[in-house]
Amino acid sequence: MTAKIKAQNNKFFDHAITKLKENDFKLTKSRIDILTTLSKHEQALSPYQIQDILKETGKNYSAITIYRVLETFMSIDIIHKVHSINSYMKCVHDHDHSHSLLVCKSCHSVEAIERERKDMPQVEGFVVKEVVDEIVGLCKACDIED
Amino acid sequence: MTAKIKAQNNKFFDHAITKLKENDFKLTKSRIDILTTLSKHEQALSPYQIQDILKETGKNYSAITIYRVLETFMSIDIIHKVHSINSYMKCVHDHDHSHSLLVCKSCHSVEAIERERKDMPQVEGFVVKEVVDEIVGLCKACDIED
DNA sequence: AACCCAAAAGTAATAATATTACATTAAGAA
DNA sequence: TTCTTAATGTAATATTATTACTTTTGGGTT
Repeated sequence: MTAKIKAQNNKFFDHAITKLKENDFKLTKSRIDILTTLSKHEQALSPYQIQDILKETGKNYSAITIYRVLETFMSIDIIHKVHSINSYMKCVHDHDHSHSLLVCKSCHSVEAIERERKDMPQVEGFVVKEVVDEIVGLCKACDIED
Repeated sequence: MTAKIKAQNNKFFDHAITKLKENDFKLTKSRIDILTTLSKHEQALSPYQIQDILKETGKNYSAITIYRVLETFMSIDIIHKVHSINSYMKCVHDHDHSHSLLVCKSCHSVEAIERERKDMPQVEGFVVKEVVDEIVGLCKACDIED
């Protein structure tokens, strides 16, 4: 039985589905549910947070499944890891590294901001795999309640 | 008995001792041993790596002690966390954020490099606590053996 | 629609990392 | 040398991550 994926009129979600298909990844329940969860949040979520969120709506996935799905999503660049808080978030911008991430260490909200560009690192003998550019602090809401 | 701390003719070590004294932290065996370990490495080390390294020379510290000491060191800015690999390393440069860290994800070597400066983030309503600027990849040695 | 099978998810055990509460020890001032 | 409390140890437990193997399922094919 072929799953029917509802178009969500959501740029991230729809793009992610396209990318999964392009890369011959199956559109499984877990992948769809995790995509949906990520698409609804402006916070970065840890694997166990995703598991808990889905559990609340009666969808139970093992932790290892969540880890594997996130790894798959990472491999096709539809999510990124927010290293400073060990969590994952949907990609909403192109990967051109002109932006930084504003990461609230209290509520884990993440916002991409434009910022004067740094030169692309071209270091002799160093193979660049990823550029991490995060500004960690407190968002307005969390600073007040602090 | 007051511990006698041997001056190590090591800029990082000596500066760290000064900072600990300035902030009324006691110069305990664990702190000295962990400082010495960090000072000897150009790699970022995880708490359990530090524990293992010290164990090899017959010095046994509980994990919780390592965690607490690292937290103390962080609080007075003599070490920093390398978020992309969840490890800690001595600070060797001033905290002026003009540099980026070259982080080898294979051997965990860390090198600070000068890089065209980005503007300091001044975001309305966001309290900046830390700027994470890491370039993750493979150093020359690890790229070859890969 | 039924079949097939490799990819994906589940199960279960365990490893690795991190934290809590409370008892004991030791740094360093007096 | 004594004394105080900061610091460490102990022990239990929580959290996060991974491994090996079994079962299920997405989706192409018939």
